[in-house]
Amino acid sequence: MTIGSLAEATQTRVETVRWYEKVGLLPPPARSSGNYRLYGPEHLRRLSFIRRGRALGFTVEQIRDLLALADDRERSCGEVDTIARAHLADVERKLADLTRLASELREVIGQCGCGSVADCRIIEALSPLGEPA
Amino acid sequence: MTIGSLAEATQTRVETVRWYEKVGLLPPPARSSGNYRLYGPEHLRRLSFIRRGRALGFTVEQIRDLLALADDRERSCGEVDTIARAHLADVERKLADLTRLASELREVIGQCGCGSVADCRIIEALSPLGEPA
DNA sequence: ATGCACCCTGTAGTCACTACAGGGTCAAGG
DNA sequence: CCTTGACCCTGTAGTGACTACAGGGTGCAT
Repeated sequence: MTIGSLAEATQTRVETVRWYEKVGLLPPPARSSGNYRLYGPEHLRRLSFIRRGRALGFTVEQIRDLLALADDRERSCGEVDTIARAHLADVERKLADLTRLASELREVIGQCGCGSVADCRIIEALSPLGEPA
Repeated sequence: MTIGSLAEATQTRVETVRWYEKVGLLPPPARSSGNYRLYGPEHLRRLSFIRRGRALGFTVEQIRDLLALADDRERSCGEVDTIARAHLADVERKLADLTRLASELREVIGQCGCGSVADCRIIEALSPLGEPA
């Protein structure tokens, strides 16, 4: 399996696959006579794991930890749970922030009568000291 | 007003104020005899505008556009409205993504019995091909 | 033999800052 | 007058997670 097929199979860019190798998430594969990377099913599994983790919003560092835990099958699952719960808490905080943001934006936009900038409520809402800059 | 007081008044780091100047959001202020930056109320207004915009999630580029529009008080407010609506659409898309993410995470976490990694549902959920890497 | 798609390494760019390193300035206290 | 310490200056490099080349090599079909 060349890097191109692996990338296609996992919906990843070729450059990103090489980058995962560089930062140590993906082990260096064997090379062909022409120095092409040759991947096996193990690599496909590992890269799929990484991509799924990224899609769920885990950082690369968190995925590195999860991979290390997953490789040690005897270990208790508690640390995995801790990482996942911390991430969920993070996501929920961002969600709250964005929700507040959206409602502020909606309020600001609703007030715009679309006259001249001098009377624009959006510009005013952005100018906490009263006057636009 | 020195850069320190301006930064404090706007809840901004000193380095960030200098950075806004470098990228052209904040005009270069007068200098003291000892080469310190000296700011007036105009700068305070403009920096407040920038910070409020950032707090509402506008990109620096969007704020640059908004500032240019705000400086031209005769112009119609339509472009301001367009930028704000585009941004709101962006925020709402992110919100939907995060909502989906959070529910996926909650489901994954709920299934973890916290036994050994070999049986961990979280690791399994991250391994789309069945087996953990 | 030649075109073309694919692969290689290495570097620089993205965004919005943040963090120094290595110095200069200024006001207060001794 | 001298020192201490808080503040300021410029310039460069680092963050996260890639992305985008530049400049070259490989492999296969025509």
